[in-house]
Amino acid sequence: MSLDTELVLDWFAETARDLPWRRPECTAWGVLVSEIMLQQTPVARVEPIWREWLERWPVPSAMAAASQGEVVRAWGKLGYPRRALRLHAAAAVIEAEHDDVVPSDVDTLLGLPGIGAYTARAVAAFAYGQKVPVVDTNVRRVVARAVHGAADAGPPSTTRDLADVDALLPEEGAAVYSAALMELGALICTARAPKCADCPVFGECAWQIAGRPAYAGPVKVAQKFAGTDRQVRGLLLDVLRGTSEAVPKAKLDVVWSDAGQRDKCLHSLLVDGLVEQTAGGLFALPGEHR
DNA sequence: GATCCGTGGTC
DNA sequence: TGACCAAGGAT
Repeated sequence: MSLDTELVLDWFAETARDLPWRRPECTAWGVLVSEIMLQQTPVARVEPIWREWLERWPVPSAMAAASQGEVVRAWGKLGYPRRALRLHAAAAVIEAEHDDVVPSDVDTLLGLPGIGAYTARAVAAFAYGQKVPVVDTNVRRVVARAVHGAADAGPPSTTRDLADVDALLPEEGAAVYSAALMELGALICTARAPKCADCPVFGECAWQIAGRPAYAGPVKVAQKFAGTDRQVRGLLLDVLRGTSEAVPKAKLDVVWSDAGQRDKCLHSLLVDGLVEQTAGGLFALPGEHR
């Protein structure tokens, strides 16, 4: 089974969103920044921040010269702020070891902090035009439906997923094809209510042909948020993001009533390097009050 | 492989 | 309205 390359590419050419990191003038660094920001964060929230970042830090060495705190603050509320720290660290490695040029080799990219199986191949494909399988949640869902006839993708398995998608890639235009599969999953073959009537591969979709069977895989466990450490860490960090001053612990204590959980979360933020304690015992974003 | 890690929009 | 979802990675 395969997905008709022409149908997918033609649809993409007509329908694709004009996102700044897809423009020909966008650098590999711009692509890398976009891929990190887009991990688990929707396009609409990423775009304005991405524009700020590329203007402020147009090359890796520019970001490496900034403090960690500046980067965490500029990350704003994109979520999962450890990504900002890891991107900052990756920028330093790229400056020091790669002549300020984002590597094009997948294995080299995989060695950089914050870059995993998806991001490494996304950069290789979208920034350097390489024919490598780019597998994100969208692609997994599109392939599950159109190729395997399942309502949704089962649990991820990097090895299997990569081989799966690799078999679909055309010899020419593989990178654009990968972008097209992602766009198809983002705009048409969506998780909740897929717009099958608008789908370019409706006629060859294995899921349609099979009569749209219900999802048969293992039940996915929903992640909670309210009351978790994730929420508390977010609240604590938001206090520090909102001020340029180092603050006493009392300023942090007001965000959560459970002192045990609060302290545990503050400690974990310190361990992660997202928060620093000054010589005077105050708390601040890292690198701004030493 | 399961769990943890933010945040806000949607139906 | 609350559960689900969004271009994952690290451990």
